[in-house]
Amino acid sequence: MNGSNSADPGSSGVRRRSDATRTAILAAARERFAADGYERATIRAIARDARIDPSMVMRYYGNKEGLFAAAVSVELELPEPGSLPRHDIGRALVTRFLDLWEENEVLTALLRVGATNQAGAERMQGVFREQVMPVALLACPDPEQAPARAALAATQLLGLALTRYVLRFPPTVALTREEIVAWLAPTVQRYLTAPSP
Amino acid sequence: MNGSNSADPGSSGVRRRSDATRTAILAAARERFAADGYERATIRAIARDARIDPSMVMRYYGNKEGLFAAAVSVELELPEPGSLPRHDIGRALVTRFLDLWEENEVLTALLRVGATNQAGAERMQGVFREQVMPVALLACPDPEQAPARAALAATQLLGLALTRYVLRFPPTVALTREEIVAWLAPTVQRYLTAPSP
DNA sequence: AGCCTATGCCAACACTCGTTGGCCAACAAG
DNA sequence: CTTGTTGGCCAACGAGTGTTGGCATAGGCT
Repeated sequence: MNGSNSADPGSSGVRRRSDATRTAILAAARERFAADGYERATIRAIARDARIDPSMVMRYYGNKEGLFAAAVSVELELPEPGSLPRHDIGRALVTRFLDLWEENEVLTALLRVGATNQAGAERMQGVFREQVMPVALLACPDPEQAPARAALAATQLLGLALTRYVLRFPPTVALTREEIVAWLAPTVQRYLTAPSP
Repeated sequence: MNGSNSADPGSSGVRRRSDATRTAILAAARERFAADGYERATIRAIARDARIDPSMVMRYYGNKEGLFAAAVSVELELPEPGSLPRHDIGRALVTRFLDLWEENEVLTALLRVGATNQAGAERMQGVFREQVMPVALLACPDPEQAPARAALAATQLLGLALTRYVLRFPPTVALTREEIVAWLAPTVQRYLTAPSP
């Protein structure tokens, strides 16, 4: 029925005249999903932001789910535990996470959607399983404990993101980057490498 | 226009014939808000769960916002830092939070709604300010640092709730209550009472 | 040039939502 | 009993949603 194409302008070699429109749609979608969550981010509003007709969104991304899938793709690019001193992994992870949350709004969108949308939650689980777990597997002493230790680190890092970038608790927003690193790095370090209590 | 009444059956002395209906509505609302968030928890679905007509919800609670306000009221009843040894406050807080999240779904509803709804986020800020901050004020050495320290403790506790009760990361769900307390209590304790790093 | 596909907009469909007003039965007060 | 009030349902409104199909047009091809 729709014989055209998939998504992701710029990754494949094909150049299309509509690439500008496609990226505009994705950018607007990311913004809206990050600001409003899944339900309140309407296709009409996204199209309005991108200055095109709502039907274009459907043509290029199939439906709302497809748009979300195309708009939110996460590459954490976490530091490799092998490439730095064992006792610095906590600090490295915290700083990397702060960078990630502040360099664009993809993670905010993912968290806002994940909180109320089943598909969004599953996508977050996927990111955790395939991008956070491997780091724990390399960093922690006993590989069998890796899932639990990765889970603990995730509670701390996602809790920071939740209160700072989503709920926007004033005292959490007021923390400086240095304060956050100084307080949280030892926690994450302990969750990953300290002996079980 | 509506000369009848406000909310909350059982608190005031007035007995109304409709009290059973009112509590049924609130129970159904809590369930739906906890499971679906604000937008997808429709008044029609809540009314169906409570086996009454949607218009009754409007009559008793005015509108959807009013229903949410009536359905979600939080009393954390956190332990008083003065009433136990200084080094046990972390453990006491973590166990209390676990109890709270498991005894009913109000907190899940509040978090799910807060993640996508401005009013919900503000309500969470209110709970934090009026019920968590005071504990930090009594527990931490320098009162001036209380907001920051309460904020840090909140990142850890809400991060646990988010990954365990909302996103349901399997490794976080798999943690036993004892493991959680053993790992998190020292963290919260440190955030509240340890000297600044 | 002429053709054909890709790009875009418009108008509409079918549906769901929150919300309203009117109507009827059950109860309470006189 | 009569009267007024309360509790409940039904039907509908207006707005907004995701989604669809058709129609114009602009580019790139031969």
